Amino acid sequence: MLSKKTKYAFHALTYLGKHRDQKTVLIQDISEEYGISHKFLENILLELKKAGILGSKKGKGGGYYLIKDPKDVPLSKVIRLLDGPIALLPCVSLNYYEPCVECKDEVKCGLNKVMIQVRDEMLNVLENKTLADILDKE
Amino acid sequence: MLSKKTKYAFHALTYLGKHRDQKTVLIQDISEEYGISHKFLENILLELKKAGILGSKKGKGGGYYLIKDPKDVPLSKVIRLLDGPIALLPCVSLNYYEPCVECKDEVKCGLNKVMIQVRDEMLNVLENKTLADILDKE
DNA sequence: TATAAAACCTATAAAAAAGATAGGGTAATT
DNA sequence: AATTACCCTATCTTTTTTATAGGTTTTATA
Repeated sequence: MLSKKTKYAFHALTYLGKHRDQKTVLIQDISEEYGISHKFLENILLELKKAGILGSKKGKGGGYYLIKDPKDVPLSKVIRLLDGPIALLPCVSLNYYEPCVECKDEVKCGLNKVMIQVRDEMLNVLENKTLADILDKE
Repeated sequence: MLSKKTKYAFHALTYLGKHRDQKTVLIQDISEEYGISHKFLENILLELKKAGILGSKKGKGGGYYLIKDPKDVPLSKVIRLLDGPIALLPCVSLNYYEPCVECKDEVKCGLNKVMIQVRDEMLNVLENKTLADILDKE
């Protein structure tokens, strides 16, 4: 399951996507819309900004706005950013690889082989579905 | 990512699958092979037994053994048993459904719609890959 | 230029979940 | 009868997640 952080990130991105006509959106608008703590959401939006998905403007009249085209924001990117690895095991993660301590030889591990296949099929979905798909269905 | 519990379950099932020629396998054999705490593994094997995947025999000469054909043990079954939902959001889980508290109307939620698609594609993989696939690669 | 509004930053606390351990009870086999 | 190993429950520890707190910087505008 996704963490709340990631789920909230998707909600926020959806909200920002739906309000691309206006220059900026306040954290508070989003936090009220979904009943998310202002401060908690703040951290999430900051991460999305650092990742280059959102832009922001400080001061009065400021707020956040989407700088990427929704079709260029794959689900995989948001999940990796807030939740970490998409792979089901550390030993098959592309971005967060770690060997399994209990595994003597990864090359001979059948679980490893199968999980690589699972990872690739999951990635195929999560890299091709984007924020645009979410917005299309709203 | 899968929990250690689920990963250990897959290891144990693999071990049992590889030793189907012998009547029973001791918990200790598995825990030593993978360096898993005996007691921790005990709980895992118990759950697998309750789920009808393993059988056991008490007393001297006892132990665990696989009662299902490996090709009839899909990854999804093991994951659901030890880790819970496969879906990325509670509101799209088939086996562990819960509404999202922040969601006013699930029917109008684009995130919900997309995550249903993601779930179906993930399930397609996890229900078709089985213990047999792991054993084949060992 | 003062003020208010808003994002930005860092640290920490609280809660929940995962991981691990303990100790015994019960049943079956030799 | 003793041994062996499954079975069960409870508790403790650690890690992760979730949430909060308090201050700093930037910007618009009156």
